[in-house]
Parts: sequence; structure tokens; C-alpha cells
Amino acid sequence: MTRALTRKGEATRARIVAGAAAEIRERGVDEVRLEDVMAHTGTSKGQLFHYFPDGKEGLLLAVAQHEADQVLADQEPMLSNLTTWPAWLAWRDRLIERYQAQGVKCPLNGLLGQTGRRAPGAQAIVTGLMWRWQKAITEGIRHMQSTGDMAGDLDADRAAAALLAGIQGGVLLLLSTGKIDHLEAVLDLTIDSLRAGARTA
Amino acid sequence: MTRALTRKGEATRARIVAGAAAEIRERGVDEVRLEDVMAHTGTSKGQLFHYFPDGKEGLLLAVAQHEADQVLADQEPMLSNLTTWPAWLAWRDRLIERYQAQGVKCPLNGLLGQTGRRAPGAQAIVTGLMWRWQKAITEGIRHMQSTGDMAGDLDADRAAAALLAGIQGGVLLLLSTGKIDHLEAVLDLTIDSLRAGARTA
DNA sequence: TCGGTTTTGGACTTGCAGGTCCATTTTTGC
DNA sequence: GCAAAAATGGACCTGCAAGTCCAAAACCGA
Repeated sequence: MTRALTRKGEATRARIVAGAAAEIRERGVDEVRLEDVMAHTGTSKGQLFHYFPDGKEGLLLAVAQHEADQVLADQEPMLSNLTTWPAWLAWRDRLIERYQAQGVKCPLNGLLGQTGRRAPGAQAIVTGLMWRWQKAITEGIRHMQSTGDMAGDLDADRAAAALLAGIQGGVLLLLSTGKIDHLEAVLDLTIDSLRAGARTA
Repeated sequence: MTRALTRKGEATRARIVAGAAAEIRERGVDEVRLEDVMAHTGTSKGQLFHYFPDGKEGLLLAVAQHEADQVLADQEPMLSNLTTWPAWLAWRDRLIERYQAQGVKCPLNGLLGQTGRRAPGAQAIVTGLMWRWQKAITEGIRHMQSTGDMAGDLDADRAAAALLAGIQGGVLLLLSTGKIDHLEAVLDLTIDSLRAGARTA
């Protein structure tokens, strides 16, 4: 798979992925032509097909993976350490901050349905991202339960699923309306309700 | 605007929109060619451009509006009458049922970012849909507050925003994972938390 | 230094899908 | 019934963007 790639080649490949990702974030997936990527990264068509023999399809997949990883990385170190209430709030703030800055430029947008149904690969990347994301949240909830900061009778997985869904919807609404209000509301209210459960316990 | 459209013309136009919508639901926006629509609806290219002078762009917009209206219509009469707890639960059930049936075939998918940034019109349609949707939920909450079934100190608009975001995210996760669990979780937990507020009051 | 391999540049091909055009048929209003 | 307007069918055009190909340059390990 990763056969025969010199250091230089590796660098070029990375440059292509990063450049394509930037371009896509800026103008949307299906507005980006290979020529745009070439111009933006200072590469030739020969290079593109050299590093991505499957053409645009393969490049898009690589970009998607790159962006998916980035989404999670941007939430660290909070996401992996949801062990106290301040940590949860810091995570919340990071999310707001991140998406506020991103605005309507969603890197993974358009990967569902469209490319998603076309390429099972894209579907897998998104599913994988969601899976990892939810797992981290679930672990956070479990930890809080173990310290008695959240109600023990709460279904951690279900609560994490709901929170994840809320976040996704908040982002989606940010994309369509340009306002971050929904994301803020869903984060605050959901986290509050997790907190409320603890008082009972 | 709607100048010179005989009954027959009206019917043909409607047939095109409905057929295109079906095709798009089935195979995704950018997998559908005008030729597919022609085949599926038994129309010719001349007709397509006769009824949609702006070409594909215009047709897509019409389809989007059609689907957006459908989304809300499918939630009636529950959505406009969220006046009792049973009504809320019936609405919840209808949503699950509707999206369960729909599965991964999202009619409005791909309208964000991509076409969304390309056509301000598409953006407007989605925004409008969300706006109407949230308004209905807000009204339901307000009504429940007026009868004392929900806590009066609750910010109805904010709660509605959060619930709407949750639904959107749940649907998005249905699209990417194929499982309806997230939607169920977010609906149940969010509605429960609205209910919990009332006990305090 | 040298042979093989990777990297690079860019001209060229190709298929396709959106859009144009017009000739023909059907409908409408009077 | 008849002219004008709308509806229909389908051949044709056109541009673009993905993908192909190959020859030249840079690079690597002995």
C-alpha cells in the first residue's frame, strides 16, 4: 500500500492533501476541480495521479480522513479527559470556539448521501469519526458516574448518543443559518441535564 | 412569475418535480442527471427547460422547496398541536416512524455547503424550513408552560433550539450510520428533561 | 559514478451532461 | 373553427474536467 515513497514524495502527498482540504473548506467539495488543487498546491496533474491512482475519488477519501482526524484532535486534550465539571465546561467552550471560527466552512460537509452513497469508503470514515467521538463522550460520562458527579442510573451510552446528536445538529444549523445559537443551546441544556441528574443521586 | 400555465402544463411541472425528488431521494443529488429525470417522468428535454428556464439549478430549487414542505407536512397534525404530553409523545413517534421509513434517503441532503453556497436560494429554503420547524416547537413549549405542564422559567426558544438541533443531529447520524438510535435517544432524553422541569414547578 | 526508481510537467484525449434550438403537435380563448 | 399561445420531442452543440501518456528531471543506494 504505502510502497515506495521517498521523503520528498511523502511531503508532496501531504501538501496535496492539506491544500485540497483547505480548498474544499473554502469553496465546497464539488466546486473544487483538480486544477484548483494543482494551482493551490503548486503541483501538476502527473503528481496528483501519481499519489492518488484512483484519481479524485482517492484524494477525496484521503482529505476526508485527514479532516475527520482533525475534528477530534481539535477537541483535545479536553475530549479525552472529561473527568470533572470544569473539564466538561472547557470542552464545551472549545467546541463553541472551534465552530465559531470555522463558521459555515464545513470540511466534511457533502460527504453524506452524495459521496457517501457513491463511495462506501466515505461512509466508513464518517461512521468511524462518530464512533470514536461518541466513545470518548461515553467514557467521560462513565468516569463522572464513578466519581458520583453524574447519576449512576443514567445510561451512559444513550446519553452520549444524545449529546453527540445534539452537537451534530448544532453544527448543521450553524452551517445552514450561520448562527451558533443552536450549538450553544444544545450543549448548555444537555450538559445541564446531565448535571441535574447528579443532584438526585 | 406563474404566467401562462395551462392545467396540463401544471400537471407536467408537478410530475417533473415529484419525479426528480424521488430520483434524488433514491440516488443522491449529484448522481441524478437530467436524463434520469426525463426517463423517470416520461418527459423530454424541451419540457424540462420549458418549465425550468434556469435549468437544473431551478429544478433543484423547486425540488428542495417541495421536500422542505413535505418534511413539515409529515409531522402534522402533531407538530402544530403540541398541547399535551400525549401529543408530544405522538409527535415523537411520528418522527421516529417517518425517519425509520426514510432510512438513509435524505431528500435535502447535499443542500448545505455545496449547493448551499452555490445557490443562496437553497440556503434560504433550508433556513426557512428550520425557522418554521423551530417556531412550531417553541409554540408547543409555550403552550405547555401556559398550562403548567412545563416549567415556566424555561427559555422556550432556547429549549426549542436545542431540541431542533438534537433532531437534526439524530437524522444526520441516521444518514451516516443507518441506525436510528441517536434520534431516539435525543428525543427521549430531551423530552424527558423538559418534563422533569415541570416536576420542580 | 552509475543504473534503477521515483518524481515531475504538461500536452492530449475523451466522455458526458447541461444547455440550445426549432419543428411539430396540442390546447386555449373567442 | 381558427389563430395565437403553450406544450412536446429530440437532434445537435459545446465546454469542461477527469483521466491518460510519456518524456524529462531529480533522487537514491551502491
